Amino acid sequence: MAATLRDVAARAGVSVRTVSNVVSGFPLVAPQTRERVQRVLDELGYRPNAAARHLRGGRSGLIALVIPEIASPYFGELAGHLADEAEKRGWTLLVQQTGGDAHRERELLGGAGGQAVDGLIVSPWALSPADLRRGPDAAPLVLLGEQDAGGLLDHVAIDNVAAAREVTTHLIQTGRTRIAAVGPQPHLSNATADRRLEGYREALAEAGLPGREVPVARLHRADGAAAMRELIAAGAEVDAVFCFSDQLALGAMHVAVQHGLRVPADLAVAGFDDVEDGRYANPPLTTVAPDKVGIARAALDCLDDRSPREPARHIVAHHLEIRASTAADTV
Amino acid sequence: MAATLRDVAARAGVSVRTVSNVVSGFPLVAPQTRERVQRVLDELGYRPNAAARHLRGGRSGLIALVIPEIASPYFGELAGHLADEAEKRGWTLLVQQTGGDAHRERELLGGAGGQAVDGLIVSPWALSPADLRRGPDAAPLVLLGEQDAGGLLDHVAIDNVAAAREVTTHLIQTGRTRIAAVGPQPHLSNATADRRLEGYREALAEAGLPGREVPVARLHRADGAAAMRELIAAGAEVDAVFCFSDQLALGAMHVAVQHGLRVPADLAVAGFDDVEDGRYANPPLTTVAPDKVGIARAALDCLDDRSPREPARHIVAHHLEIRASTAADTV
DNA sequence: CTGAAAGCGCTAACAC
DNA sequence: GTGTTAGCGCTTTCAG
Repeated sequence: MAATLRDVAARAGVSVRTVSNVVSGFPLVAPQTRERVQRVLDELGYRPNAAARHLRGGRSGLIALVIPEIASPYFGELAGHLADEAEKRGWTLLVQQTGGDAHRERELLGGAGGQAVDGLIVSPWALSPADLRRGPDAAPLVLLGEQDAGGLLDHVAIDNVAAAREVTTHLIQTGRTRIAAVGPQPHLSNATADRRLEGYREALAEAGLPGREVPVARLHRADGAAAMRELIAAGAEVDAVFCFSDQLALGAMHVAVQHGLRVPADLAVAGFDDVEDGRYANPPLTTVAPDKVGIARAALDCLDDRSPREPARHIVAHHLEIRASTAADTV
Repeated sequence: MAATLRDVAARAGVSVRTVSNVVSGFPLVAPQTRERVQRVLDELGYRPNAAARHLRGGRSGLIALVIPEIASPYFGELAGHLADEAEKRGWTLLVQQTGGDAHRERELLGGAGGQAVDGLIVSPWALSPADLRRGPDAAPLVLLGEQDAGGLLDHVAIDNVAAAREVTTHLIQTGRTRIAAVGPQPHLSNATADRRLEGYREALAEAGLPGREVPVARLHRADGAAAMRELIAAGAEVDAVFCFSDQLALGAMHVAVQHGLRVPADLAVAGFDDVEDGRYANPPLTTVAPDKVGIARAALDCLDDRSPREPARHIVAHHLEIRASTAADTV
């Protein structure tokens, strides 16, 4: 059996109160008592019981990460940073996958898998703003990405409009004139995709160029591959594709290369997220690099900050990472 | 405030005992009582308090996944399957990253982040078998990969020797004669890498071919890239590389292509793990595909099975996934 | 079939 | 500075 406060108290000849004081670093303990108790603590290998602490009214030490899927490289990298950052703040990260299913997203927002959590970090896919409304004593929640939640909730995102504009402008500057966008999700109220589409359109309008938009069902490599096949099959004369995720871009690039297109000579490909795969792709992928550590920190800052305040929109830095997949047309 | 059993009991005019019976599906409750209680339960939106349940002596509903890093595609995919499978069994998955640090691995084996967990799924990197010894009342633990734990612990792995032999034999059959192995970790007691090396050596010996072994520090793309640069710089005349992970292979292939080598014409590249990146790489990567869902299930089966029994070694299926990166020499 | 009550391990209000 | 104790919400033994 694991040692309890009582065991330690009995062995050290003090009361549980004193042991509790020592464990929690309460200052009013005589130095020699503290030392004696500490020795017994070590001897018995005392570990506080998280369930009891939590039951007593404290925090559970758990943060839930609610995302479509952990296997996606972007979420994997983000989860890594979140887990590191959470640990620094004494939290442990719990992973809950929604598979992008609205029903399951709703379910997990309520009670995350039966676990009482101190906070939720949610990247919704299919939920509408109305679904995101929270009860009065629900755990604090922070959204990842733009959600148009009408300012009702904290969220952390990069400036997607600006980022998309930068990518598109970059493609234009390297001499591309027929630039397709792969990634709109018109069937979902997915504000992140909407913002990226907005930036893309702005840049094209500014340059007086026509656009071509290829919607996708999900953001996987397979969807990017399908989109590229569609473009090729339709005989679309595009000389660049801007994909709303690196996964889409890698899928698209794969199909393009298989079809004998040279990237970037015949077709420039740009992505979004700066996941590691892109860096080592052949050719390496131009992409928007969000400050992922910044996102992780900002999200946890929101959960840490329990002070009553208006929900805030945290904009995290990003930059354009230019690699060979969009090198200038002229070889 | 969330509703408690007492609230429900008071409102339904019964005792907490009866409410508890209804909640936990205890059979001996009069149908009409059950119905009345259920109505109040729904009305009040009762959710059992996990901390209290756990404190009372039950399970915490938490499983810890202890891995080097969740951002690695292999662990990301595996974590996805584990999370799905865990959920089916009423568990929630907790992610704990070790960064491959022995000290941290040891720490997490003891008490996973202060949380009491019902089980641990551990992929050790730097720990020796001795470190893995468990106390009598520690949570059940299952190891991923081969660990030479001397049969002291449950572990789940594929047959790494056979798999490595198959890859190497395949390379030989496609006409390669100077096949390097990228991935041994002689400085670690990492039995998984040892087994793969063993299979590689066996296949070469059988064919009477010489080998070349390039050790690596980690299994990342960057390490594979470094290994490839080393081979090229050394003027090594290799016509194939077998990498002990897809990440290594993708890094190696990247550098090879950058250096003007044609894959597979000049150099065949094979990996291990069958992560999605490899499928969409240019060219697509030949790899060993472990049954990841099978691994997830087997690991959770071990944790589910609390019956006293000898630790078991669970071998999960794998197959060789042949793709373009190792197509025959003759074009 | 249902009620009363003990107690899981901890924190903190209240004594002294 | 330290001891005593109530009680967090739940399950479960013991009575009825």
